[in-house]
Amino acid sequence: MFSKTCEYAIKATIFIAQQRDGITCVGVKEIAKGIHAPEYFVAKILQELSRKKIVSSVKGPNGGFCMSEAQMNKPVLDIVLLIDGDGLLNSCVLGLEHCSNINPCPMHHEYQKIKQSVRNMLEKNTILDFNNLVLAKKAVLFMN
Amino acid sequence: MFSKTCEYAIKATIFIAQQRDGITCVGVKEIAKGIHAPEYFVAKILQELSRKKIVSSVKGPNGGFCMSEAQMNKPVLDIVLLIDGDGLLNSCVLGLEHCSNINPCPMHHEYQKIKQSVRNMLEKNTILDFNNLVLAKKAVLFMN
DNA sequence: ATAATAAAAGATATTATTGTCTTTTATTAT
DNA sequence: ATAATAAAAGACAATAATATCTTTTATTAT
Ligand code: SF4
Ligand code: SF4
Repeated sequence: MFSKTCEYAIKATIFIAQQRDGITCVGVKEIAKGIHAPEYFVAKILQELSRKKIVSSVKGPNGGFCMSEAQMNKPVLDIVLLIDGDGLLNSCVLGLEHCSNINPCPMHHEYQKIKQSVRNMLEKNTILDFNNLVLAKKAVLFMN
Repeated sequence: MFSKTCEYAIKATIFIAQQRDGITCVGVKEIAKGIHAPEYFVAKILQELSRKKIVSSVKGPNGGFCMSEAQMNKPVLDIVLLIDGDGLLNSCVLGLEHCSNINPCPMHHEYQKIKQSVRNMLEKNTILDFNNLVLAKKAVLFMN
């Protein structure tokens, strides 16, 4: 479904969102541990997310990554689009060059609904929404 | 969603199913052209599908690949499970080590429904079903 | 000012996926 | 029997995804 990169990106932002004040920073090392992902790899991903203003970053002592209210309230779709592109939402399940209702692939009608509900899920749920589940201990970001 | 290998596998079987008699063989070259996929690659895939009895193969002149009634009537899920494994159906969207209702990932509840409808689509639709759409010119296997 | 800190940037390594080519084996028509 | 055909098998190549390491730059506490 998602690339590893994208999975880590989603989990990292959900993790960062635990600092609700929008000011307190959390470092890569801590993030990587908190989501059970390779440190240097998430560092790279966070760089990208920072460039694209999905998260904010601060260098130096007490630095790290943080998110503003506005950033937390973005739909998870934003991250997916940024990292994996719109393939999941707009390209053919069977890899046809373009999607079209006129000449669709055999799975078209069956798949349309699924594609719609994936879009819906990613659009209506914000990073904060998912973080709320974690804070309420109704969900986890890693397993032992 | 699916790997390229799996996409080709699905399209190849749908293409082979066009020979409805279950006897007439169609060669790799023709299949590859019919689904716009790299010839040697689909050859490899068909080898695997043949080993696992998803299709039948005949060597020598007039040889190639064919499918019996029983084979055509298998759900597309069989191919997906064979090629991509059960990851799509059974593993966590966010890559948690195991899926569990007790300690789910934050997207669990949202994703469960989608996973279910993917399974449903792949279970209830047979290769023949999709091929019928192609024969009826309601769907295509490639584009120009 | 200086040293410590932590991200940014760049380079490199590893692995998995995708794609191609060559040789071998089985089948069939002649 | 023989030659032609086509898949099976094995080896190889190219690319993309994932992961790691090193150097540089910005920030801050001292
Ligand atoms: S299913 Fe239809 S919409 Fe979906 S991908 Fe294939 S052609 Fe495109
Ligand atoms: S969502 Fe739930 S079921 Fe789906 S994957 Fe994550 S933990 Fe597993």
